[in-house]
Amino acid sequence: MGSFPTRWGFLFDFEKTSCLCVYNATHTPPHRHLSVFSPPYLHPHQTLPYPPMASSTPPTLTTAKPYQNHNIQGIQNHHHRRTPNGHTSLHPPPPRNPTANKPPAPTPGTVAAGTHRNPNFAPLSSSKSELAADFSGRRSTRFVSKMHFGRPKSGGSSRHSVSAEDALQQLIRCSGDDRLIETVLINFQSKLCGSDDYNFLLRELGNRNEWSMAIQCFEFAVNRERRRTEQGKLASSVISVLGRLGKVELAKKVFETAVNEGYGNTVYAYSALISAYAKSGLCDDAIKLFETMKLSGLKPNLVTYNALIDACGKGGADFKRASDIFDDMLSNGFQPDRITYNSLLAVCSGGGLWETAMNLFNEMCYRGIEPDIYTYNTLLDAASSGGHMDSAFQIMAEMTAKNIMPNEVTYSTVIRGCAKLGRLDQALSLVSEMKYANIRLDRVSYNNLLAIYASLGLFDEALNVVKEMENTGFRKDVVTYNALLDGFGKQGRYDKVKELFNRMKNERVPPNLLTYSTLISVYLKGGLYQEATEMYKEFKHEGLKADVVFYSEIIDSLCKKGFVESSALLLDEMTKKGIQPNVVTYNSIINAFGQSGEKVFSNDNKREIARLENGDKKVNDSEDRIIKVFEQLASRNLNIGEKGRKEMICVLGVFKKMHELEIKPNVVTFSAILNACSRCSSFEEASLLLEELRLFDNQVYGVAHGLLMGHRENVWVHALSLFDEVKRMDSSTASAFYNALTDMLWHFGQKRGAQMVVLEGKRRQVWENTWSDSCLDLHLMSSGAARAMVHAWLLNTCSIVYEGHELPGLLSILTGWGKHSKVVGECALKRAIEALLGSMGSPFRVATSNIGRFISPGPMVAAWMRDSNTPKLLVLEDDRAYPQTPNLQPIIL
DNA sequence: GTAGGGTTAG
Repeated sequence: MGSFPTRWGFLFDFEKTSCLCVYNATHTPPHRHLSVFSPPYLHPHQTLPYPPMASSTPPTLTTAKPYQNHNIQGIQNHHHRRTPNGHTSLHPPPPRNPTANKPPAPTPGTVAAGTHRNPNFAPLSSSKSELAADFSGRRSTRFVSKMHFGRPKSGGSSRHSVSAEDALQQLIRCSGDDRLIETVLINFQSKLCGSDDYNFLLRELGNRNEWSMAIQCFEFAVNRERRRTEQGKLASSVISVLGRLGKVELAKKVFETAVNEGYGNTVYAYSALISAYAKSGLCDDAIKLFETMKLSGLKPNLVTYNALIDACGKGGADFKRASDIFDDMLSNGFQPDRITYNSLLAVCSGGGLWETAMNLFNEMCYRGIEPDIYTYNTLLDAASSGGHMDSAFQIMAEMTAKNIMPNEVTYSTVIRGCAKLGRLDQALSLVSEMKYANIRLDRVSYNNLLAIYASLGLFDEALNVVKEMENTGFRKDVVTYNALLDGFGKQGRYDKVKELFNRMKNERVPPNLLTYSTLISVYLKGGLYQEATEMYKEFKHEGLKADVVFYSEIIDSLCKKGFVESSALLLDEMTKKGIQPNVVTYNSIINAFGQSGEKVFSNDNKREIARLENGDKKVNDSEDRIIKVFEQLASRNLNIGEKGRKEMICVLGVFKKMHELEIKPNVVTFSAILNACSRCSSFEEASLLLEELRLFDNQVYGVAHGLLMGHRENVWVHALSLFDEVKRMDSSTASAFYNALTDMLWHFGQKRGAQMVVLEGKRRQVWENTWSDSCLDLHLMSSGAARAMVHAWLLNTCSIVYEGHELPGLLSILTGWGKHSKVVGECALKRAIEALLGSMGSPFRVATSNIGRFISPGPMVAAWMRDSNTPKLLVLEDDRAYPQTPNLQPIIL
C-alpha cells in the first residue's frame, strides 16, 4: 500500500472544514488500517470475524403462513410473517376464519376485550434490527418542509343557529378591519347561543384562512363567557383552527393563556395542541406535551392517542415510536379505532414500511374495523411509494369491489407510483381511466401530471396539461411553475427558464424557497455562475430562509462541477448557521469522490480555496459565503487539470464524520462508496477502504468486502441474509444495492461473484420481468449487473440448445435508452452491452426499429451456441478466490 | 383525531 502522501492534509484543510474531514496527515499511517480514525472498539491489528457483528446467525424462515382471513388477495406475497425490521415472527398464524372475507366477531379475551395486542399478530416493531430502515434510499427528508395545513374541516353535526351564519357572512365582509369586526360581534352578541355558535364561527373562519379574525372572535367570546367549561371549549376550538392553518406558535400561546386563566387544563385543549404540533410535523413537542398532560393528572382519551400517532406520521418519526404509543394506549384500556389504524398506516407509509402496513391492515380487519377511503388511500401510498405497484393495483381492485370507490386522491397516489418507476404508459392510462370514471382532476392531480411530463423533458405535453388545468379553472401556482422550471432547467433550456420565471412574477405567483433553490442549482450545473449569483441575491432580498435542502442542492451542484472544496466551505457555513446537514448532503460529497477524480483536487481549486479562506479572515461574519464562492466561480476561467486519487481517505473521513453526527448512511451512501472503490487506483486500496468501513457497518460492508476478496464460502450465508433484508425494503433501494455491488465486483474482475449476486437479485425479483426465454430486460440495471446478467441469460439459452430444445424465433436484449440519458442511444449501458456482445462474437445486433434493443434470430443464436468456443466464453470466473480454491460448479440456473 | 402533489444524493 505504501505511505500516503501527506499533501492531502493541506490540500484539503480538514481541520478548518469542520464538518467534512478529519484527516490531518502529518504522519504516515500504519500499514493495515489507515489511521484516519481509531475505532474505539477494535484494535488496529485485529480483524473482524466474517460473521457480521450485527447478526451472528442468518434469520431462519418459519413456515408460518400469512394471515389469511382479510388479506387483500395477492398482496401478501410475502410468505413469512416478519416485523418491519425483518424478524421472523415466533407467533403461530392467527386462526383461520371459516366465514371468508368477513371479519370475525371479536372474541372476548382475545382481541376486542383484551388490553394487549393479539399475540397472533406479528410484533410490529422489534428491538433490534438487522439492517435498519435508514438504509432505504427512499426515506425522504422532506418532513422538514412538508406541512399539512389548510385542509378544510367539515361541519359535521353542527348545532349552530341561523344567526351564526349571518354573523359569519358579515364578518367575512369586514376582513382586515378589527373595529368593524368588533362591531359585528357586538351586534350579534345577544343572538349567538354559546359555544356552539362561536365554535361554528371559529371553524368557518379557519376554513377561510381568517386566523386573525378567529383569534379576535375567540377573545371576544371568551371574555364574555363565565362558565369554565364553555371557555375551555372555545379555547380548544381556536387551538384546533390555528393548528390546522399552521399557526402553531399562536396555538401554543392561546393554550398557555387558557391554562393560566384556569380554563385550559382539559384533555380537549391538550389534544387540540397535540394535533396542532402534529400538523407542523413537531412530533417531539407533541410527545413532550403528552407527558406534561399526564403529569398534570389528566387522562388522555382516544382522540389524544390518535393525534399523537398522527404526529409521529407527520413528523417522520420511526414506527417504533408510534407503536410504543399504540401499546401504551392498549395498556391503558383503549381500543383502537379506524383513525388509530389509519394514522398508524400513515407512519408506515412515511417510513417506507410496506410489510408492516400490510400487517396492520390485516390486523385492523381482524379486529372488525372496516377500512374506509382513508385507509385504502394510505395503504396505497405505502405500496406506491415503495414501488410495489402490482400490490397497489390489487388494492384498487379490492376497494372497488368493496364499493369504496377510488377518488382523485387514490388515482394521484397510484399515478405517482407508476411515474416513479418510469411506467409512463401505465400512469397515463390511469389518467384516462380516471377521466372515464368521471373523477375530475384536481389541482394536485394536474400538478402531478404536468410534473411527470416536465421531468421527462416532454414540454409540449406538460404545457398542454397546464392549458387544460387553466381551462378547468385552476390557475398555475408555485408548484406548477417549480415543476416547469425544474424540467426546462434540467434540459438546459435556460432561455425558457428565464421566460417562465418572468412570467411567474408577472402573474403574481410569488417564488418560494423551492423556486430559488431549483434555479440556483440549474444555473450552477449549467456553469451560469452570474445567473446563480443573481438568483441567490434575489432570494436573500426576498427575506427567504435557507434550509438543509437549499444548501444540499448547492453543495451537490458544486460537487458535480468538481468544486468539492467550495462545497466543504458551505457545509461548514450551514452548520454554523444551525442548519444540520443530512445524509443527502454527505452523499453528494461522497459521490464527488466517486466520480471522475480529476476535478476533485486541482491546483486551481486549491488556490481558489486559499484565496477564499484568506479573504474570509478579513471579512466579518455578515459577509455571505455563498456569494463569495459564486463570485469566485463567475470571475474565473477554470482550468482543471491535476488529479489526485487519494480520495478514499476523504471518503473515510466523510463517513466517519457522518458516524459522529449520527447521520445514518443509506443505500445511496453505499452506492457512492462502492463507486469510489471502483475508482481506487488498485484492488488493494479498494479492499482497504471496505475493510475500514466494516468497522462501522460490518453487515453491509463486511459482505461487500468479503465478496470483493473472494471469501465466498465464509461470506455467502451472510450475503444471502443481507439480500433478504434489502429486498424487504422498497424496490429502488433493492435495485440500487444490487447495481452498486455488482458494478464494483465486476470492475475488480470478481465476475463470477457479480453473477452470483445478480442472480440472487433476479431470484428476489429486484428487477421486475427481467428474463424470459426470448427476452432479457436490462433497463434498470447498472452496467456491471447487466453484463453479469447477460452471461447468465446466455448460459441459460445455451442449456436450452444443448438439451435439444428449440429457441424462440427471435431473441432480444433490452437495454433501454438509459434512464438519465439525454441523447437517445448514447447511454453507457447500451454501449457496454454492445461491446460485450461484440467481444463474444454473438449474432445480436441493434434493432433498426428500436436502438435500445439488441436482437438475433433464434437459429443464429443456436448456431453460435453450438460453436465449441461459445460456452467457455459464457462461463465467468473470478480473478481472485480466497482461499485459493478452484472455482465452484458452474451456476445452475 | 385520519388520505394524494412540488426541492437535494445514485
